[in-house]
Amino acid sequence: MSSKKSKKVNIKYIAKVAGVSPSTVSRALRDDPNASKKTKERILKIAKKLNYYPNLLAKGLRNKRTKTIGIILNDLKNPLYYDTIKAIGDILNDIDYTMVLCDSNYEQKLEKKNIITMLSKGVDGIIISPVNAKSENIKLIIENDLKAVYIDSVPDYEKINYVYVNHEIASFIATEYLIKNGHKNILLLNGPYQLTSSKVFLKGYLKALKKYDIKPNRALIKYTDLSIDKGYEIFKKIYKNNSIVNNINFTAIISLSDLLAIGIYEASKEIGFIIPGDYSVIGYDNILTTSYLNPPLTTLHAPKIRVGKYSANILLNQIEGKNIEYKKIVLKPRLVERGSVKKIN
Amino acid sequence: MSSKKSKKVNIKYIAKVAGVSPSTVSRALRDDPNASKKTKERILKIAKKLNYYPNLLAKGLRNKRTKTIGIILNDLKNPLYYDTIKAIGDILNDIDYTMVLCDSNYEQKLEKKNIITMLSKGVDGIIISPVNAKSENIKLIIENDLKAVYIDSVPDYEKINYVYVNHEIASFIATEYLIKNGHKNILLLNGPYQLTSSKVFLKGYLKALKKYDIKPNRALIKYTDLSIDKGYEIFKKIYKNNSIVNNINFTAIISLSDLLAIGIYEASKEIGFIIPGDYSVIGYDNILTTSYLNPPLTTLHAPKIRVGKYSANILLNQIEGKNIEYKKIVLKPRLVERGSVKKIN
DNA sequence: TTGTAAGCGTTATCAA
DNA sequence: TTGATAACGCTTACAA
Repeated sequence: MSSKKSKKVNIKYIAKVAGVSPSTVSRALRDDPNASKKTKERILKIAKKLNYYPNLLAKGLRNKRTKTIGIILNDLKNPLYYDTIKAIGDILNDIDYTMVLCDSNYEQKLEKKNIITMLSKGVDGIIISPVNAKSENIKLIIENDLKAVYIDSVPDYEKINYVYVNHEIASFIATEYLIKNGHKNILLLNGPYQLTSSKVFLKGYLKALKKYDIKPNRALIKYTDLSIDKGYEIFKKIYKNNSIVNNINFTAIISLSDLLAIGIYEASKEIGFIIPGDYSVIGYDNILTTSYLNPPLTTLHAPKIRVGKYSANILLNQIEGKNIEYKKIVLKPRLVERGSVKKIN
Repeated sequence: MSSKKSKKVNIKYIAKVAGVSPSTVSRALRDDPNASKKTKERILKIAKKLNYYPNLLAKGLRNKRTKTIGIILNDLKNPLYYDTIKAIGDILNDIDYTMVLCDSNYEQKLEKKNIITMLSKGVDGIIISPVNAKSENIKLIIENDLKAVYIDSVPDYEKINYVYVNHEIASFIATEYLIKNGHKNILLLNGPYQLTSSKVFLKGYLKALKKYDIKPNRALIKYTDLSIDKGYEIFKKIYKNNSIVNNINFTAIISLSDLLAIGIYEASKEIGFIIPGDYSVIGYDNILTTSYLNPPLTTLHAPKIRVGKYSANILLNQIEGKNIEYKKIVLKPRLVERGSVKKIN
C-alpha cells in the first residue's frame, strides 16, 4: 500500500509528478484564479492520490497567518471553562481553525510564558482569561499587536476586546439577596488575592454592604485558590479559629466559585454543620454539579457558552478583517435560587 | 517605550545590532557549545533588550520538530476529560511543550480532518481518543508515522502505544455486581453504535450475563450519544414504550457514561420513578457530579489523571527518543459503591 | 570561534 | 496561463 521510506510529498514533488512548476501546483491547490480549470483538476487529483497535505508551518511562515488561535486559561480543570472551550471549538471546526490551549495556573510568570509562546507560534489571536488585569503581561500583548479577547476580567485599556461576566454585579446581587434574607454577617470567600476577579468581586460585596449600612468586617474576607480542596481547607480552618477565639461570626457565605462552595459542603458534612440551617451559601458560575448538591446550591449563573461564542466570533471577525472596532460585551450573571440560603429573622 | 512600526526582531536583526552574523546569534541563543561565552552573554542581553522571541514556525520548518503535541478527543464537554487534559497540560508546561486541542464530536470525518491538521501542523505526536478502532483514520496515523498514544479504545495493531481503561472489565464488573444484587433484567445504555468503546462495553456485559446463565435480550440494549440530554431522552422513550407495549422489563441500568446516568436521574425525577427503588443504576467514569447525586451514583471509577500522565509521558519519551518500544497500559476501573443500586430478592 | 550559504515548504512578484 | 526566483526566520555544514 504505502511505500516505506517514501519521499515526502510536497508541492515540489507534486510538480515533478505532474510535469509542471511548483507555482502552478501552489496556485491549483489554492484555487487561484490564475490557473486553468483543467490543470487544477489534474493537480488536485494527483495531490489526492499522493495523500498530500500542506505544511502549515511553511504556509504560516510565508503568509503570516496560521488559522490558529490561542486560548490561555487559569485552570484547565475548572468546569467553568468547558462549555466555553466547547463552544469555541465548535466554531473553529466550522472554519478550519485550530486552537492551542494553555494553562496559566493563576501564575503571572506562567502566563507570560504562554503569551510569548503564542507570539512565537504566530497564532492569529488569543482568547485569554488574564491573571491580573493590570499586569505587564497585558502590555506584552498590546505592544506586540497580538489580537486578543479578554474574558473573566477586563484590563483597563481602551483598545481591547472583552467578553466579561460582571463579577461586581454578581457579588452585589448575591450579597443583597442574603441581606434581604436577613443576613448581616456575611463571609466572603474570595479567589486568590492577586486575581483581578477577586478584587472586582470584593467591590460588589462592599457596595451592597454599604447600601444597607452594614459595616464590613475585615475578618470576614478570605482569599484562597479556586478548588474544592481549598474551600474545604479554609472552611475547616475558619471553623477552628471561630470556635476557639470566637472573633468571627457569620451566618452566610458568598464564594467566587462553585468549587469553593462545594468544598464548604464537604467540610460542613464532616464538621456536622447544616446548610442552610447553620450557614447559608451562595456560589458562582453554576457548574453542572451545583444543582445536584444537597441542598441544591443557590448560585449565580455565568453564561459560559455565550462567553465562548462571543469571544470566538469577535476574535475571528477581527482576524479576518471584517471588523476593526473593538467590542466590549458585558454579560450579567443571573441568580439561580435553589436551596442553600435560609431566610433568618 | 515601544516604537511604533518597529522592525520585526529576528535573528538577522539582532545580528546587525550586535555586529555579528546570524549564525552566531543562532548559536548564542541555542547555547551552542560552538560560541564563546562572551558573545553568548552579549547576544543574550541584546536579544532580551529587543524583546526577541523566536519564530517557532521557522524553527519547526527547519528542525522538523515543533514541541507541540496534538490532543484529539471526542467531546470536549465531557467532564471525563478535564482531569486528563489538566494532567497533560501540567506535564507540557514543565518542558515547554504546547498542545493543540481538537474535538472530533464522535464523527470519523471530523476526526480525519483533525488528524490531517495535526500532520500539517507538524506536531511531534498526538494523544487521541479514536472514534473507531478499526477505521481508516488509524491507518492514516500509522502510515504517516505520526507518533500516537491511544486512549479510550485500542486499535488492533501491534506497533502502537495505548493507555486504556478496560471497558470490558468495567461492564463486566457492573453487570456482575447487579446480578449478585439479584438483578436479571439489566438495561444496557450504551454509547453511539459506531463507537468502539460501545462494542467493548457490550462485550463485558454479555460475558457477565453468560457467566450467570442469563439470556441477553436484544431489546435491553440501547445506543445513544453520550450526554445528559440523550440519557434523559432515551429513558423517557423507553418508559413510554414500556408502559404501552410492556415488552421490555428491567430492574437495573448500566450506562457507558455518568452523563447518561444523570440523564436517567432527571427523567426519573420527572416521571416519578425512584432510584434505586424502581430502578438500580450504575454509571461509568466517576465524574465529580456523581457523588452528589441523590442518591449518590454507584459507578466505576476511571483513573482519569493517570490516563493523562501516562499517555503524555509515553508520548514525550518516544518523541525525545528515550524510548523506542511501544507501551501498552491497561488500567482497571474500580467499582465505587454508593446509593443507586438496590439489592432485590 | 565565527561567517557564508543553502535549504526547510510555501507563495507573491515578475517576466515570459 | 505558466515558470523562475526570492523571501518568510531559522539552523547546519562547510570554510575561514
